[in-house]
Amino acid sequence: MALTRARIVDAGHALLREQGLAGLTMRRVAQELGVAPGALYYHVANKQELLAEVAGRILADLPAPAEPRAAAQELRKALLRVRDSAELVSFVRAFRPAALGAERDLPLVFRELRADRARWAADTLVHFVLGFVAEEQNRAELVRLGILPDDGVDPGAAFGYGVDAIVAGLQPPPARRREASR
Amino acid sequence: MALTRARIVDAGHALLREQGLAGLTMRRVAQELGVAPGALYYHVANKQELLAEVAGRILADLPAPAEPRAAAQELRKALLRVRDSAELVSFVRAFRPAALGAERDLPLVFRELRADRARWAADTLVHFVLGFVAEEQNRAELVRLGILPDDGVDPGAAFGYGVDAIVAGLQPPPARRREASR
DNA sequence: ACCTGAACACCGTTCAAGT
DNA sequence: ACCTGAACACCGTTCAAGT
Repeated sequence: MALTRARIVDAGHALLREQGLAGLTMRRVAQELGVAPGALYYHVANKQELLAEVAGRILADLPAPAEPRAAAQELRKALLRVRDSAELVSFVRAFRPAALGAERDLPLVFRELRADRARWAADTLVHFVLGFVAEEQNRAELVRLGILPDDGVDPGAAFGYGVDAIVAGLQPPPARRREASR
Repeated sequence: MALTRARIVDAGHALLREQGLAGLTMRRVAQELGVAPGALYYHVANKQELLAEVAGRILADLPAPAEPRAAAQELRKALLRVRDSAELVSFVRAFRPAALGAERDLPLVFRELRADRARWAADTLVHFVLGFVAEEQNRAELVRLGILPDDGVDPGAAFGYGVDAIVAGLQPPPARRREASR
C-alpha cells in the first residue's frame, strides 16, 4: 500500500481524535503507517502542513449554515468530535483565514442581517465558539488525565446562553430593528 | 543567589514574553538561571504548574473592571504584552476556573445588568476575547517566522465591533430594557 | 521517485549521589 | 534541604544511501 498524502492525513486525524494534540506526533503517524519517520517528509513539508490538513478534515462535513445560532451549534458539535480541535482550528485559521469548511459561508448568513460588517459579525461568533470550546476541551483533557474531577456539569446551557446573546447583539442597531429572533 | 519558585516563574515569564510558548522550556529556564534542569523540580512540580504561575503573572496587574467594554479592552491589552498568552490563559482557566487576575471580578460588573446569569455573561465576553486574541497572536507568530506577510491591518476595529455587539446582546431582554449604554 | 537508517539538536522528568 | 550528573524515553527534521 503506497504511502500518500491522504493516508498520512487520515492517520493524523485518527491519532488526534484518539490521543489528542499531545499524541499527534510525526513519529507516531509514521509508526501507524509502518514507515520510517523521514518518509513522511516526502509527501508533507512539515508538521504544520499536516496540522492544517487535519483541521480541514475536522470541518469538512459541516452543513452549510442557514442561521447563525444553528451554525454555532454545528461548529461546536463538529469540534467536540475531535480532541483539542478548537486549539488546532484557531491555529490554522491564522494562516488559512476563514477558508475552513462551511464556516467559510457564515458571512453570507450575516449579510442579510447587516451587509456592512458581515465578515466581522461572523468572526465574532466564531471567535466565541473557539474560545468556549478550547476551554471546554482543555478541561476534558485534564479530567482524562485525572488532574481534575469530572464535575458532571453540561456546558451546553452556558454555550447556548452565549450564542443567543451574541446573535442578538449582532442584529442591526436598536434604532431600526425588525424581527430580532425567529 | 538562591533558586526560588519566584525566580523560576520570573524567568519563565521573561522567556514567554521574548520567545513565545515554543521558547518556554524547562531546560531553557534552567539555563537562564544557571542551574541544572533537574533543580527546577525541587521548587515546581512540573511544567504545567509553572505555566499556571506564569499565566497568573500575565493577568496580575489588570485594573479592577468597572464596565464590561473597558474590561474587555484591558484584558486584550494585557494579553498582547506577552506572546502566546491567550492560549496559555485558556489552558490555565481550565483548571483554575476564573481565578485569574481582575478577570475574576467581571461577574460583579454584570451582576447589576443581570443578576441571574452574571457568571455566564462574563464568561461569554472572556471567551470571545480569548478566541479573538489567540488567533491574533497565532498570526503574529507566523508573521515573525516569515511564513505569513504582515498585512498591516489593525485588528483593533474588528475587536471593538465584537465587544460592542456582545455587550449589547448581554443586556437584559428587549422587553424591559433601560439605559442600554452609558 | 520513493523510502530507510542514522544522525542532529532538542524535549520533560527522574533519581542516585553529592554537599 | 538543595542541587548536580547522568540517564530515560521521547521529539521534528535532514540527508546520504539504497531501490
